[in-house]
Amino acid sequence: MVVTLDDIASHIGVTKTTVSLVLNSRGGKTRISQTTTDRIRQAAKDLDYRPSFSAQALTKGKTSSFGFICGAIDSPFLAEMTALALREAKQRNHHLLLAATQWETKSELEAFELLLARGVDGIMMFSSAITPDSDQYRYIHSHQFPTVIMDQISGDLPMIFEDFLPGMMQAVEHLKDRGCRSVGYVGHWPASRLKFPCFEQACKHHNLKASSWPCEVDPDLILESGRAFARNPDRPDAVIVVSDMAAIIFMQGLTEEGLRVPEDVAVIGSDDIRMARFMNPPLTTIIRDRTTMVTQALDWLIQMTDQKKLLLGKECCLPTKLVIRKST
Amino acid sequence: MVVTLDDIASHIGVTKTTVSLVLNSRGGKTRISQTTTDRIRQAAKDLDYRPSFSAQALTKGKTSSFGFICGAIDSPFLAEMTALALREAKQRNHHLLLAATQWETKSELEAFELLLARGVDGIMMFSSAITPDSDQYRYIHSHQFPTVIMDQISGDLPMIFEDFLPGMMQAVEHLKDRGCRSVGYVGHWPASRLKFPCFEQACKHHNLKASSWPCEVDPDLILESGRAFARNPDRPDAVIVVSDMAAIIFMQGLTEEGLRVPEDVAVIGSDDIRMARFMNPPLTTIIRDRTTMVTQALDWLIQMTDQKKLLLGKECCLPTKLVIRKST
DNA sequence: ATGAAAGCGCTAACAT
DNA sequence: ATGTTAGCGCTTTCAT
Repeated sequence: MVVTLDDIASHIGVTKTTVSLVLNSRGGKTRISQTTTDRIRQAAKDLDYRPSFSAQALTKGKTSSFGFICGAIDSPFLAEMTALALREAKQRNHHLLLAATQWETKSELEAFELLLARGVDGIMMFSSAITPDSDQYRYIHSHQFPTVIMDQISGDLPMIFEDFLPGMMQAVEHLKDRGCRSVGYVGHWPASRLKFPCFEQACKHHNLKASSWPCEVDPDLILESGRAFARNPDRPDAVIVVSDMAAIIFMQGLTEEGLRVPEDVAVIGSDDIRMARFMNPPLTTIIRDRTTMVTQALDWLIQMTDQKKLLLGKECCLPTKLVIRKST
Repeated sequence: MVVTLDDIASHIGVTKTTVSLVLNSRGGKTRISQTTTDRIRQAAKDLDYRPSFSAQALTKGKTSSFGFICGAIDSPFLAEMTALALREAKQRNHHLLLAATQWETKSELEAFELLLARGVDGIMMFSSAITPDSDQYRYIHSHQFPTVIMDQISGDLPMIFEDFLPGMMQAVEHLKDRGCRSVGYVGHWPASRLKFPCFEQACKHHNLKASSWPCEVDPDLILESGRAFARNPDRPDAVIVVSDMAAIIFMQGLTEEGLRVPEDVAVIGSDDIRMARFMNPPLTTIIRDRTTMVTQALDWLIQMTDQKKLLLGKECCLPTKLVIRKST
């Protein structure tokens, strides 16, 4: 049924060693004669030989696959991130095993364990669930298990995150130029952990009145926040929202209450998801460098796998910037 | 470094068989004495034993993972589908290996090969790339390799798709009720293969003038189609669009040309992506039963894996229906 | 230029 | 109730 190295070997009268040698040397020169090489190649094709992944993984001691843990791959930003990661991983001859966790610490740790059990060679995770007092943290260190923390701060593990200050600075300055007097921050945690402080700092720097409008992750609740915001007479004349998706929903809340964007309230999102340009109105937003985030993570992962050693304390901080469209 | 069955066996003076027996019987009764069982369980915990995935896969002859091939996981509909599939697969103790193919036949077939090489136990694919004359088709049959075709028609392989007729019927009837005189279909191929004929049939049945407005997949081109449509004096007063995403962008094109939705043109999408409700205006759309699609596919895959036999000629056709919001 | 043999970590049929 | 033994399919020294 399933063709093995031995089948090929006995088919042409050599041993599986020889076959393995030939089939593993991609084009390069071998100790095996050209004649034998050709016959083996041909036989492999004729018999439709396919190496057993499990067997190779067992002998090689690795699976050439990484785990990718995030809160939800059906949010536009993470979906785009995931698509990118999938593509980049493939390009590096690796597979990605995905795990979505609904942003719950417990399930983030479970996902880590699950992926480990699946034999991944490393993990990149959008989560700060792995604290220094967790079993997983100890495991990572004692086994030097390749791990990269994305978009979060998490002990001394290799981290890739973003500096939202430049983006926020530009955003606030832009709002000021547009004549705004005060600006609100709309967002939920933990997604705002890195963004909110930059927002505050930017407002202070530009001398604009800052306020905070906490919301939930649930779309319906964000919509409700938008409406409530619209009804509030003390509302600022501009908002910066934690994500584009939330900004879009928030805008809809404003619209439903009869407000116009940007005339009544200017709205700025964050992420620059693909559809932001096609919204009504097109959304001004803070751009993040997804590509570098992903490629850097993969490259570190591969490097750590090769060296069998963690890049402890390593950090990569990416800049952000504003792109102006019609919502401001 | 890495703890094996032998380690824990020698640790407490038994053989790895005993250990394996104990560790594999999840709670159930074994032939092993309670005392030994307890000691083994304890030792496994103490030594932080983790079974080797590769070794288990090799002996068991399967990896408990399925491949999931689709055009792009960063389109909202497929992202939601993927998230769902990930969750449902996990619930069935399986992993999903994803592959995105940009809707290119060549890369769809490559993805199939790649996943095969990764040792998946079966594949579900949103593609009709596997034609009866392809190598993959032969492989599937000769190895009885579990495969399910999603959302497409493809020979005698097990297929799950949708009947868009009820949804289209309701959509057209609804437009007629709203006073529309003629309705256009906006969409690209192959996504329209199942939808367009139903659209035509529904228009004929309800005696509404039907027209076709082909577009591309690229968002910018869809936007342009929307604008061109708006400028065309002969345009119908309603459109049904191939997907919600396309509908949203198309609407934006109309808006940019000064048209109002639904007053000037009524717009109906398809998929009911999560954000459809939060658009401006909220999008009327044709609902599809993603959950059943995914669970049915997984259940078939598991069944085929167990029985080592394809469910040839099996088909599952799911109904669709209209949900009315503000864009009509 | 090729082969023999050991072993990766685990499962399972067959002893004892 | 526990152990022996033989693989699963492949890679990799170490011979020949």
